[in-house]
Amino acid sequence: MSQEKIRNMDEFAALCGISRPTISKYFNDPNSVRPSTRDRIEAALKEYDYRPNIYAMNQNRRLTKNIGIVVPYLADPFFAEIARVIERRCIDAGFTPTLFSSHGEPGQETAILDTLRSLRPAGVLLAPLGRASDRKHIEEFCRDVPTILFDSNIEGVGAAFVGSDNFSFVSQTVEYLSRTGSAPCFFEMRDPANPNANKRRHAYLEMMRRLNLEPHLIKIDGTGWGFEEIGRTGALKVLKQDLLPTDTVLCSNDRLAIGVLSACHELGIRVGREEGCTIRIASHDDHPYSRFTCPSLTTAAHDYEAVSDHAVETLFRLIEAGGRLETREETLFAARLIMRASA
Amino acid sequence: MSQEKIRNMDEFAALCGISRPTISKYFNDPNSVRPSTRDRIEAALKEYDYRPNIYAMNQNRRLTKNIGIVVPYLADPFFAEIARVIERRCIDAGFTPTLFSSHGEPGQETAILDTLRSLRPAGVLLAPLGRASDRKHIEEFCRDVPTILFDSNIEGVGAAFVGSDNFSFVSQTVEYLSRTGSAPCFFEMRDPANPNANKRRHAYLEMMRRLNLEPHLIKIDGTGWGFEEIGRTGALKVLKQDLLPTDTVLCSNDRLAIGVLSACHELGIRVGREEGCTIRIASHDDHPYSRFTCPSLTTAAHDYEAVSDHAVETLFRLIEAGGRLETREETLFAARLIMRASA
DNA sequence: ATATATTTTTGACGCGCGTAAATAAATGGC
DNA sequence: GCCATTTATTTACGCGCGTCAAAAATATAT
Repeated sequence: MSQEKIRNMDEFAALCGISRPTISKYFNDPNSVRPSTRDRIEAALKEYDYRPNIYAMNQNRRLTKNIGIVVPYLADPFFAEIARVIERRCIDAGFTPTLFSSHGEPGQETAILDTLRSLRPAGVLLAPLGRASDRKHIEEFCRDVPTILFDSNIEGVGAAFVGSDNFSFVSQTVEYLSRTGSAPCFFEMRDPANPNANKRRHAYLEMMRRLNLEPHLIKIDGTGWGFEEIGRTGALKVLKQDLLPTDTVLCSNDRLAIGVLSACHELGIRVGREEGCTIRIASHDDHPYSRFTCPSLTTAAHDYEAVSDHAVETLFRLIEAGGRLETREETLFAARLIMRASA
Repeated sequence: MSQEKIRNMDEFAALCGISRPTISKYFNDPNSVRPSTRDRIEAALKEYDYRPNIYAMNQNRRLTKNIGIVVPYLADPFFAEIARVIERRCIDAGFTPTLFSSHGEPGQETAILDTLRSLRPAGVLLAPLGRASDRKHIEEFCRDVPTILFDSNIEGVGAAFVGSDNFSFVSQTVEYLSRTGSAPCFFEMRDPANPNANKRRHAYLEMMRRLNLEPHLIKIDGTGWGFEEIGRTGALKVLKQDLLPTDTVLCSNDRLAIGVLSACHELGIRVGREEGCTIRIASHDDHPYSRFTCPSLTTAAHDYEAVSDHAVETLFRLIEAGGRLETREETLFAARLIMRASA
């Protein structure tokens, strides 16, 4: 590696003995230049370690290679994991993804979208906060920037939605639980921030109706994204007052369930389907930690890979199509029941 | 809000009735223009919703307002949380932070640094992978870009290091455990990826020497960043073979401890300091989930706020000083013992 | 060898803004 | 109302690269 620092493409082109426009062409698509030319450029690249200035590149390109990824809450390992997979897919496809977290705050979400505008991304993968989102602001953003929604849908907004089929989650857990023991009650937040929660409640009610069982909704108080703590305090209250209508609790999501497990432990209530256990707990999402809870959590798993892959692929199609799809697509992936010790 | 789309600063300046250089000055520092001028600009800003093109701005500025934040593993809520705090501080100071995760892979880490170069950041906050990091590559990067290391130190690399005082963590847990029960053994990975782990082991040995107690190291196999699973399988092995020298286990970090708790539960071993419990488990970090484990985890907590604040403040000083500090500073913050149910 | 298709080079322009120097205008104190 | 000071404007140039059209060079087919 030579010591000399190359300042710009002109200097690099001169060192290659190739014209600058050809170098420019190479960087936009190495396969667009003749193999012999490509070899000469790549040899020089090893020698001098030059990289074109991103800002100058993106300024003039009609379309950047940027992709924005927005998740509602990165401190939730579920979103951290799905963001990781999506990031990798984008990099492999030659894009430069940038990851943002709304940190559970609608203000942050709109601020991120504003920032994203000036990044001039080719496309955006957005998992909205949900109910708290500023719908109008997101709608406006989607009009200007090709955007795929994932995880949490906003009807009619964005070019497509990719997520999980909430009915598939709940139908499997309800069916399993009521087949192997008493029918579950449904444990959830009173005002869930995420629209998936509402869909899961409806799915629960529908499933109980089909099975001819009496539904029980347990709605607990709490706001924000500290679901474990909300689940814990809510469960403590319910359990202490002995308000549980059945010995089987189906939580809306794993993070709530982690809180419920914690409350049960505090109160000395044994959870599981073994002998000596007085309560069964199950849930949805297959959160990365749910296999390490005590007891390990029976849950319905997202098809992470399928959701990530399909969201990214749809975005690429959208970008290639110039930012518009004929119709707004909605794709839902089925869940997989994961039987562990808690139910 | 008017409908007309403004294409560039010239158009916006014309609509304001103010010259473009003055507008440019305003965007670089709103306080650098006369209040009456500022008001006119801001009135027009509301009217027309113009934002300068980031790429054109950064291209010519000697110093961008970009800050890079790199953490080793974003799916770990510990890093997600610290990244969140740091991000906020940067935004409040008028910078544009960009968050990257090395995803536990050295290749990713070097790739991120390469990407960061072309972002021309004013400064970078880097939490290296640790032992697996490509030291030379990071060193070279730090020569070109003002960088503060945090969480995990690499001797002599970067302008400063900000982290937690591992001795403070371990001395408190060891002191507490041996005062309230039998002395702890130390549970850790055989080849820890993170240098903090080594410091913690040394601190344990030193503390046991001072207290005149016999140390026991339990080294378990496993590589990568799936610490919970590594802790779980390691603990299962140790517990099944009854290799535990004491009834008190001090884990190197909370994620390992979560795995150990999981193993204990599987084997029907009751953990805690209550009657009927046969083992105590404590740990270090105060991982966001450690209060929801069953039982809740006694641990030593990082001073998240102090570490984040000091890291960011040091970076700002570094940037203002033109990228060089007189001497390489190393700042360590003490831990706080959090007594919960597990020990 | 010649004609045709493909690739590269040349030269030129523009992107949107930073920045510097010189000039003009506004402000503030007396 | 005058002068010194601060602030704004004008003018001009440059950043590093994308992109286009026309000309030149090269590769491929006949």
